[in-house]
Amino acid sequence: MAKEITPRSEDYSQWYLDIVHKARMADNSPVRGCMVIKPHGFAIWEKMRDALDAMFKETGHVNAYFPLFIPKSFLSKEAAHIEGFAKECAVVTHYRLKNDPNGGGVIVDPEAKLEEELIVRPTSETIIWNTYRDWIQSYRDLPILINQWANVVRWEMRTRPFLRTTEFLWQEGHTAHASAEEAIVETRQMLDVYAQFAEEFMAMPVIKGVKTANERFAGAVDTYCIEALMQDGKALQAGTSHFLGQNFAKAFDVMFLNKENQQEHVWATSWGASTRLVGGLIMTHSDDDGLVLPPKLAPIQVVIVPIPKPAAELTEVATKIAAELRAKGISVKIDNDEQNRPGFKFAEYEMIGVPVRLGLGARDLANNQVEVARRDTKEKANVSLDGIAEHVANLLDDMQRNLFERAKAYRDSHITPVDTWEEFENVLETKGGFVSAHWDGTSETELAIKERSKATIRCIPIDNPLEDGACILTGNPSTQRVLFARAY
RNA sequence: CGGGAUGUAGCGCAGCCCGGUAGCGCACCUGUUUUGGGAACAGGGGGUCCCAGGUUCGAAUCCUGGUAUCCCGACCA
Repeated sequence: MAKEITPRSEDYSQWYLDIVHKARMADNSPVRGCMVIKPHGFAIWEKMRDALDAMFKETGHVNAYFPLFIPKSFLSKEAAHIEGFAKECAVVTHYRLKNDPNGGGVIVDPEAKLEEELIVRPTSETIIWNTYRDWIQSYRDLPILINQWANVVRWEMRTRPFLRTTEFLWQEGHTAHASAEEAIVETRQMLDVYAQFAEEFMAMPVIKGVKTANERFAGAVDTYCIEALMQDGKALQAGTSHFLGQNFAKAFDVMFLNKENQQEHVWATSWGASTRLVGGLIMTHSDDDGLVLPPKLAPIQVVIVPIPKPAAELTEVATKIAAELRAKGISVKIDNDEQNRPGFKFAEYEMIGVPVRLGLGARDLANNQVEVARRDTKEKANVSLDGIAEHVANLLDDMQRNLFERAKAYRDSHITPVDTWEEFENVLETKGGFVSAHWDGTSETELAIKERSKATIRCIPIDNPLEDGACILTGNPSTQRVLFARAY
């Protein structure tokens, strides 16, 4: 075994890192906290990006691009916003290097100090709202429905590939509206888009909810989120959608003349999802043999491996099968490499998460069949070459469904209602997952619970049923259960 | 920024205690035989031993000072 993956049961964190490296998703970079996204990892991100982008377009959004650098002064205009991001901003102070006169290589040229320092965007609300001010005069200019695909930088203390990196790729939508109601509808619509994407494409079940004040985006009135559950019982915030109220419009003085001829501040939303989703995808489905990808996001959906090695007649049949599959919109690779043996190839394609493998040898040709191996269950079956494309298409659909159902069954069995503090701690320690418990609604209590248990309130689910109860920590009256979990 | 650990070939490590001119596995290159679940054999290439100083005839090894990374905490998508 040339490429062993640490089993999940032994060390989940190491398992995750092994998958990232051995499935050729990403490499470390010379800069702490940054990563090189390799072609296979990037191809998965591209599939996600394309699917999300199409959904954004369908809901009326257009793409634009705003600059990487933001004047430092912009960030200080919205009080909560600066509070939230100040501690993790990269700052550009100079614009030139020069050779060290003492021979120490290049140094920052002290002569080239910027008058106003620039912030590398941690998010783009400020630069965008500074721009929107010039774009908006009347209600006729609204709504503005813009998204951008970009990189952002947040100087995190501790990082992990995809899940939390110093620089990451994401999309950020920034919309401007003439009324609070319309902005709230937009916020909720985009939350639905994220949830639909997560479940239909990533096969990752999510819970839609609202964040508490502590967990809210800096500068938002309300933050909505989708929360997913990873195999180790920790929660992952997989997308957020914010109702920003008039906070940024006020900070950047963005007014519009409404139908009644009165000046009013513009209502705003922002929403984002990042390369963190790739990490979530890994931790939702993959196993000790490597990456497991839902067919809809797999860069290669089917690989055909000639056995024992490529031969003219095998290649001929493989090419014919590939053509039939491609006609159905399925992406196929024929592995005609003669250097590696079939066993090596089997392991390799399992490692990188190719959903379906077709093994084709002389024995199969004689029987007019092919060996079909599915990645999710690792089952193998001999299938007739007649109607093989139909069979594989159905199999891919079945796998997409199966991965979702499997993840959902795990998630559903890991939402545990508890009514005492002892149970609460016990479930977090032994079982993990979401804990559904009463909370008195105060930030003080939430922080005290976090302090003692390391669990945070992931969200208050949308359409959460009301139920009288007593707070898990303080015993104070509560009107509903909320979802706690330890989180990434 | 506190506590702990580690820097030796692309990756993973041994050697360090007890100083003598660097080794193992994987990967890589060449060749032969192989090939239905990670092939075998033979040959080969590859090193500022983290950096800088010091001790010494001689330093990967001992001493001093830096530095980087990782893990555990405080903070976060």
